[in-house]
Amino acid sequence: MQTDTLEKDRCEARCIHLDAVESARDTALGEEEIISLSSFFKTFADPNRLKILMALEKQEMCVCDIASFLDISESAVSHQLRYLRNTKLVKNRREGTVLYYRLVDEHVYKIILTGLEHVRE
Amino acid sequence: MQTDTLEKDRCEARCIHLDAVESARDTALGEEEIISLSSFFKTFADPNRLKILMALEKQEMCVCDIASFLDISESAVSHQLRYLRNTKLVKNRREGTVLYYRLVDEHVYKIILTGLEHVRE
DNA sequence: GTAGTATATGAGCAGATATTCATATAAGCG
DNA sequence: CGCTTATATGAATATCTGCTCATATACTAC
Repeated sequence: MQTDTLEKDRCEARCIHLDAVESARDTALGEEEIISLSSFFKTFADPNRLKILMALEKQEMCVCDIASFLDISESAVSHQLRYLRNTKLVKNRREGTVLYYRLVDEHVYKIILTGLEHVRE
Repeated sequence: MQTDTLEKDRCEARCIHLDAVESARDTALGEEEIISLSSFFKTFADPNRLKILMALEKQEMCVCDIASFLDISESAVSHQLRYLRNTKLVKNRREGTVLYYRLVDEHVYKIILTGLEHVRE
């Protein structure tokens, strides 16, 4: 692959602390895991998704409840719920035509609280 | 404000569980805090920012070190470092023309590890 | 002062993202 | 079966984000 050569060239030409760069490379996570991790955090990076997750910690809610709570369209809610379903953070149960959503586990909420602690200093 | 009226109208017309909606409203964080929190998580939602933060946990690094490590331009690194400076996650010290960046505190890394635990199941 | 190096920054652009709108599915009821 | 309700989904769109490129700043050495 040509990237390696280019990388090396630039490193020899420019980087000041080769030991630091190599140490960083050695201890770094694999690309795949980094993608998973950043994607995971991306879930919490949207205000509406965050509000949904925090609301579902208190009680299960159906789509139109959430739409009313967030004051956005039910379609928008449904799109976000699909996102949260795909990332395995929420699941639902059906009762007639109504789908009730809830958190998959408590772990998710713990992560939000950890972030909240930091924001509040 | 007109929003309240609209909100109420829709709620009366559509939402099924008024108690759940009101409970969610009562316990919800303020809009400002939600924005802060989601912005905070957004920091970790980008692969390159995540890599930078994890690398800086091990040792301080200058801009061109990070550029070499990530294999992206120094300008791109500088933009991301500005982002991380603005969000108070990194700081730097100057030595001549070289700026050495490091994490502001350990807390940041703890949050990353908490996320990593979840990703690894 | 000038030249060179390391980093910062603004404008512009390509790709990602969240919403809206129109339509589709799925379940209940007559 | 058709009709209604609750939700899902695809396409289009407007906004946001991260990068590139050109230029600016800050420091050092001369």
